[in-house]
Amino acid sequence: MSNVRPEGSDRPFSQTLRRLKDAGLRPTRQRLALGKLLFDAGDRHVTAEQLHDEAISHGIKVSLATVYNTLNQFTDTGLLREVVVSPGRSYFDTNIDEHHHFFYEEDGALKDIPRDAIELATLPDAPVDAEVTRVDVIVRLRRAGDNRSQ
Amino acid sequence: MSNVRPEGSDRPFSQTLRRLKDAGLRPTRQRLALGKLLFDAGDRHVTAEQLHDEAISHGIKVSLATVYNTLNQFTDTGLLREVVVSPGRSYFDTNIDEHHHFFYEEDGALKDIPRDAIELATLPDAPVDAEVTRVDVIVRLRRAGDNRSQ
DNA sequence: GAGTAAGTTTGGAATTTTTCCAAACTGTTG
DNA sequence: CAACAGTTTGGAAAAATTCCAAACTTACTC
Repeated sequence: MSNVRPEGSDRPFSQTLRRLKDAGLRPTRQRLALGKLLFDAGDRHVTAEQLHDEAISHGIKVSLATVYNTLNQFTDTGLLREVVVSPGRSYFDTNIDEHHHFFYEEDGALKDIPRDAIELATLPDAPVDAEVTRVDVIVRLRRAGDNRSQ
Repeated sequence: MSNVRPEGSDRPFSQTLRRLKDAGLRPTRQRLALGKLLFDAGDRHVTAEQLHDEAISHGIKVSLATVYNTLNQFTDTGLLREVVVSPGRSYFDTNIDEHHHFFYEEDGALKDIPRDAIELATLPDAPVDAEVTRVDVIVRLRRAGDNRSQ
């Protein structure tokens, strides 16, 4: 993070604009705004609902349907990564490098684990008819002193 | 699995009965029937909907609500383990030993990976305020020759 | 820059999965 | 077998996500 041109200053959308171009997505007003929220703040884990609330509270006029569309398109084009840890809720991760996650079961919080902090010494061979697309390690946590069963 | 009394023969519910007793759950007709479907067939991964369909087609009269209740109670009491791999769908695994999963992204199929087939050489320290409850490794697969993005 | 085709956005309805609820029912205990 | 607690049930409700057709933007062309 020792860039000459700091993010989010005079050229507020240049970073997102480039990403959208590279992904072959039209830089519309809502995609630029959502992309800015997502990518200008470092590594983030958001749900559609959260991002929508955030956009609204920033005065960005965007529907929830568009937030869903956008998150899915960003995921399909590799700008985001979907993390599945909790039934009935999808998280989208702005960190698309290989890495893993801590998951706090009580409140659903996610925390990145850097790639190097987990070393998989042995991996099973993929079944003959398939190839591995990704290996996810999820370390589930309970806050100390919290004894609830779920 | 070298038992003298084979499963599912003359004493059809004895295995499930014992499990329910140990878990402190009343052996009701529907819990016995669902338990039998779940536990008499070796390692299984089912959704609530699947198990309900299966029960109905076996002539067991049980509501979907009860299937959900039962799966959740079995999970809470450690008879089952919930596996989260796919947004908007919960799988329940009859194998409660430490192990991991292959996940076929196309059709949502799950396959056990035995505990020893994956060796985690390095694990990050849990954050100071929390303790690890479980480490899940999910190896996501795409069937060879299948080039769909999702 | 105006015209146009293709791509996007939108609100609302629809879908899917899961939970909730109050009434009816069943298992257990004495 | 009475009585209480625990279970089951169908239907309604909730929560997350997708679908849809109409309105709106963007990118292209001249």
